[in-house]
Amino acid sequence: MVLQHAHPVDPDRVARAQERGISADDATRLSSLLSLLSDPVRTRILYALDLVEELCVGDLALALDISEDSASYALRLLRTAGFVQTRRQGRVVFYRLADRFPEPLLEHCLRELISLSRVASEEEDQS
Amino acid sequence: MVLQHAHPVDPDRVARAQERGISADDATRLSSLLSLLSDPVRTRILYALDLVEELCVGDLALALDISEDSASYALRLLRTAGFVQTRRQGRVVFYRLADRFPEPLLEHCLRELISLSRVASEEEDQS
DNA sequence: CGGACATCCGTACGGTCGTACGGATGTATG
DNA sequence: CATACATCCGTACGACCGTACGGATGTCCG
Repeated sequence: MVLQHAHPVDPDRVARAQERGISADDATRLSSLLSLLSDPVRTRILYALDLVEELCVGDLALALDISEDSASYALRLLRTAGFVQTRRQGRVVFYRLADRFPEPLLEHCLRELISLSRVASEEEDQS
Repeated sequence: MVLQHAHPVDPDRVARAQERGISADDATRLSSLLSLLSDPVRTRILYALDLVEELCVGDLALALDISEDSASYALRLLRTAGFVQTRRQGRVVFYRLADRFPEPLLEHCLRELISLSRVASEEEDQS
């Protein structure tokens, strides 16, 4: 009985993938980061803040046509993650992108991925 | 009664955010795209396939120490989205990154975001 | 042709996430 | 000090996603 396929079909590649692949920990961390961007409300908020520097919760809800609850909840997560900073002026809280964090990289990702997602949806339409 | 804050606190910025902001449709499309990357199994699979060109389901499960069910399910989603291609050889199905699709960009995002997520977790540890 | 095998598929379950609602906090106005 | 207001928070509900299990499909071997 000649086994055409043993347990590892390609042991060499399996070994390489094990060695240089992403660890489960890193992958989990990366996933939580990407999860924060995988929400329409949050991406629109980040994009809007990138455009106009700073906005308060109510204006943000107005500009994006979402409920204030929704905006507040999204901002809470973004704030906890360190993506946005706050500035109080009276009873109003203004949000802006955090200085220390991913502005340039995430902007590139956002901008490029938007056009990419458009291309992807067009290809789906064709097929 | 002088209103300190009317409904739009900063009408100019609200208008700009409305005009140039991301539409709800684009944001939804972008979110579905990012959702595909927001899973540890899927990112590790994409990364592994980028490393070693192609792998079959069983070897992939072996290399990443996950169940074959998990690998198969992840590959199904990636295949539906057009991220990976398949090649049959006998009873074995080999998967590789799709030619027509986001290899360069997603690789950059993946690589850079991995180190970024490490930095982020270190900052969390400090605080 | 029959058994073994790699992979896929349908279903059901548990956990997680976003939303909506009510109330709480703190601030400015008169 | 009392009212109005912007925002936050805790809770509960509904929807979606990933996993696990059983079975189906197609392929190779003898």
